[in-house]
Amino acid sequence: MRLLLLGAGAVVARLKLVKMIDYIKSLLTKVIGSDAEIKITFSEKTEFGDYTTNIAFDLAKKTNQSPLETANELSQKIKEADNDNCFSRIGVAKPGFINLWISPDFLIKQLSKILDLGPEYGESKTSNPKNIQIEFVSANPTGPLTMANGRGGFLGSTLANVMEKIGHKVTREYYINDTGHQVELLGNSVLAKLGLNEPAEDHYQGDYIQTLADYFKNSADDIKGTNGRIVADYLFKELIQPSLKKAGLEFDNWFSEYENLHQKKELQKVLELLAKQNLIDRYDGAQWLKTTDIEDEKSRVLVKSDGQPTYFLSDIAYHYDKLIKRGFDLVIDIWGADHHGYVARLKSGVKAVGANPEKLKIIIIQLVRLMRGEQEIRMSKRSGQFITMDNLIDEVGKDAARFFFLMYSPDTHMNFDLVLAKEKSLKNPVYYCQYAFARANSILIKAGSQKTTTENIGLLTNVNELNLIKALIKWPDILQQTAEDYQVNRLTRYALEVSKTFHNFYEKERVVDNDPKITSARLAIVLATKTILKNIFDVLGISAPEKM
RNA sequence: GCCCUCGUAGUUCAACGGAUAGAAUGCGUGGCUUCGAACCAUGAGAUGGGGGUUCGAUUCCCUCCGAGGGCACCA
Repeated sequence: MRLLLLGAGAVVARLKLVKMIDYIKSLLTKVIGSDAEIKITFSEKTEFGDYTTNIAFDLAKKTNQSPLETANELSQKIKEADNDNCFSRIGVAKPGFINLWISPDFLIKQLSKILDLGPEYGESKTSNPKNIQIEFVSANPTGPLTMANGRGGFLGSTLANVMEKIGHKVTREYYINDTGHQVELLGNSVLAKLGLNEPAEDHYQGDYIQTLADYFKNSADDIKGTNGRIVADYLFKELIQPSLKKAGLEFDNWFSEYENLHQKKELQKVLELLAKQNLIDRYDGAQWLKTTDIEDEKSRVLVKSDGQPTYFLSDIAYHYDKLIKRGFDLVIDIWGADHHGYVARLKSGVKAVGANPEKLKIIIIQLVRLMRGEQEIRMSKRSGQFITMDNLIDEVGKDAARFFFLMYSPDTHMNFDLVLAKEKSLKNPVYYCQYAFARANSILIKAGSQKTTTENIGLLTNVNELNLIKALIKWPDILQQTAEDYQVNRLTRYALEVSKTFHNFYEKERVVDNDPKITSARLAIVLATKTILKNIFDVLGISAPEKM
């Protein structure tokens, strides 16, 4: 433990890299040469070390050696190149895996780094910072947010947090469809409720229509004059925005279709742009985009024969605004699976106006199936049959709702059972994680005057202590990986892993009322655990309760 | 009919083409006079069927079966 004697702080300050995988990669790159693509993964089992690489399989192909031979040679070279004593053991296993064990000294340096950086631990500066726009929720202002809006919403807000941590600039945006047929329909629904209009079958039916009718009972002319927009504006401010806030969904920009596209004549500009390139067909009294030349299967209507623009045209104009006018490097849209067929259409539209479709990433979220026991409930805004976001949050709480939805990959056709909702909330793993946080906090309070310093952390040598540190230092890599593949569900799994490792540590190693030096060393890990959990919770948008 | 997504323990979900397929929950067993038992330890339990690609397939390809969602001058 010479590190301890030298004083850990001084050594750590010079250690630049905190991402273990990057660090190991750079080490291997020196050994192998830069052209090889090196993959490092967390080992699945302790007997396979802490980190694993299968690089020997790739290299063996080129040299015609057996992977095992190559792995043996490589592991020797890695040993020689490991000047910082990062590894305490390098092993070669059966077919040709190279398993790496991080040395206690190195782990302790990393632990010290966590304590130094606190809330900033995990943040990094990507070498290629981008100006990213993430658009999510964007539900029509024609009714309350439904529970199903939560899935994409939680994903978008968490992904935005991740991107920021990695060093990108992020704009969180909500696109408000505050004009068009649906909005007019909303206005008509309210007028019908007031008896000023014939009720129609496709009118919105929810209870909120009555509330709107009460509010607008003296403003019927304004509703007509704005084609219902005045109702949509009111509904958005009074119903949707508070729900978003309650669910922890925050936005940097609210993009009004009417104000930003229609009033500013952006639709016409886009039409002119397309006409210039001879991409518009006119027949049957309508204007069509010749998307067949691009990526779509058939032409699509831009302007209907009655002269009304389609939403397709608005969406092209909107993405023209994002990609060309505002010039984002990357635009991420989060859509429900019911819009899947629209992807090729929009991409070809984007291409038609001269933007790079590669810069538009559309994440498709599978729909949430709402169950009441065995029975499926079909949700529909028009019929008024739905569970609102507010219902969900009121029932299970913001933290449980966010964690629950964030646990699943977007590809999963998840079921949400109302009967089990309450029960689920009690069984929700979020409490397991928050309990770990509260427990860590409680220990620190119990320790009272005993200051947590890094002075004695060199004494941390047993397996429970080291395993906990190993779990904690994954955080920067977890963020990095999530920023690259958008698999936000990784974060909840990681929160569970850290919590579990901490609970295990707690059961086996007493912290307070021990030898003072051991106590202070262990308090340092407890504080580090609390720090990491807080950092994860912040990204997930859930609270970190000091007590439960 | 065509296109997209999914099929993994009883249930809800994981697993860059990698090792003995992981969790949670439920079920069985054991653990509170000590820092929070909302916890820990431990046991049983799964890749829809059939082909193929290769050192290696839950993952890629083909096919069959099953579930969800799209295929409008709707949004």
